[in-house]
Amino acid sequence: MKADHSQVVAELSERQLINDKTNQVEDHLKSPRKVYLGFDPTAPSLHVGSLAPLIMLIHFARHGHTPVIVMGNGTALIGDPSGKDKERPLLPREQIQENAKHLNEQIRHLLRIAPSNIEFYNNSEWLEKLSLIEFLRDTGKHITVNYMLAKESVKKRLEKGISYTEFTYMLLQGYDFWFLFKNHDVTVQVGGADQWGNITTGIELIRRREGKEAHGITCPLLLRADGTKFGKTEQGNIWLDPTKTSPFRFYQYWINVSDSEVPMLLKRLTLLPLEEINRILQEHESAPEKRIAQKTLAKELTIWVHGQEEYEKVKLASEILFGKENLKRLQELPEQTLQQIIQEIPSFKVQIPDDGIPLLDLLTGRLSQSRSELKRLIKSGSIKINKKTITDPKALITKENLLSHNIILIQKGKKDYYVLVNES
RNA sequence: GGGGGGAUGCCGGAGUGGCCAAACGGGGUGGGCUGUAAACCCAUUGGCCGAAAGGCCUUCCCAGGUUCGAAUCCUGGUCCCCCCA
Repeated sequence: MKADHSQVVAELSERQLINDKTNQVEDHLKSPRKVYLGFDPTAPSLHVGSLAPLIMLIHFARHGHTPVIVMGNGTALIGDPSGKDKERPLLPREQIQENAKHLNEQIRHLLRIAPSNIEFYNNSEWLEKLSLIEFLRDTGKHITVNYMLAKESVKKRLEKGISYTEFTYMLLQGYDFWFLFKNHDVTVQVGGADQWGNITTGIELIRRREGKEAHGITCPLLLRADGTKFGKTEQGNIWLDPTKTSPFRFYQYWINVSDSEVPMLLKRLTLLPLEEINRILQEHESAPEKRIAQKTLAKELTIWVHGQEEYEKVKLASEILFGKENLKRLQELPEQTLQQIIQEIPSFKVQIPDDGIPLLDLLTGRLSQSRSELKRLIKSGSIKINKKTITDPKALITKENLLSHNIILIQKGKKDYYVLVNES
């Protein structure tokens, strides 16, 4: 633990993790503080976009501050307009509670690497009890509508429309901050860049009600070179929940990050010392085809999110599937290892008849529902059976094609692997 | 309250009676080059059959109608936008 607790700001800055910060936050952080990060349980899992604020919190912990997590069951009932271009439907209470349960577990797991105690709260504790009259007199009175209208999250919605409910959101989050300040000595709030308006509202509220200073820091949203959000693919978000995004796919997502994005991601999302990151980047540049930077990134993140054991498995699976003599190695793998690999990639149970089955029929309903599409894929040479391209949709697949362990390895394109397990 | 415009495939956006499963762009997918990168090039992108030529089925907000034939015309409905008051 570092002696100078305010060094965290310099470190975050060097790692490009600061989008906005309040003035004099460094001075404030010279003493150990409580730093809070909030999550609204609007989805059953976090996705990769939440990693940046979390790692920011971990940096704070490493510099001797105390992380505070607030689960926003109360605010999730209202809906945050930040970053949304239209009104959201209200979520049912049960769903919010269910989501919160999952997020809580996930966050505790991710924060296991933070070297300090962590405090957990749920804002439904205080928001549900809050009476409207009390709220309007003690909170609403301090913030002018003019101030609220000037916020980006509201301004963007003035054209399209924003309900009174969502308009009030920032005051609720501001109230959270005030409540935590008043009752739990929390003086700093962190979050993604889209939270800046909500954070400053809280700071303003604390200033008005208590006459005291509070602070905030936001990190930039993770964006790709083309301006789209990180972790969004055509197949959907990259989630942190292994049942929603398999560890294999998670690992592969980072392995496939482009060279231009790797330095930023290593700095922002891993805890590796900057000197080491620079060393890795140098090494990467001298032999980019080895993809050392991507491998490091994927390793660090997979271990963080899914654990060491899972990392070993997906790494092995990746090496075997993408390596050179993969088929031979695959054949020689011990049963247990093979089972581990199969777990990581999509697999289907099949029953291959004695007289075989045409390739097209074998794939229909598994790789795709559309026979036309599969036919196109086969004919264009994108389907490989046990690493061998087959271009005839009618080619018979028989038990002869089974590798050891009764499996057939199917490849669609260069990166999509599937395993068929024969059960006869 | 008055006047006008619009709703097309994943998205944007052409098409105003047959040549339209619908131009063009983006995105996706596949291939090439490479490093499981970027950029670039090519192909493909409603479903089904077919080796192919091609055929069949379901699509242009919804419901009816006119016509040999409709995304395109008519009637009714729903939703959206703009201007004036």
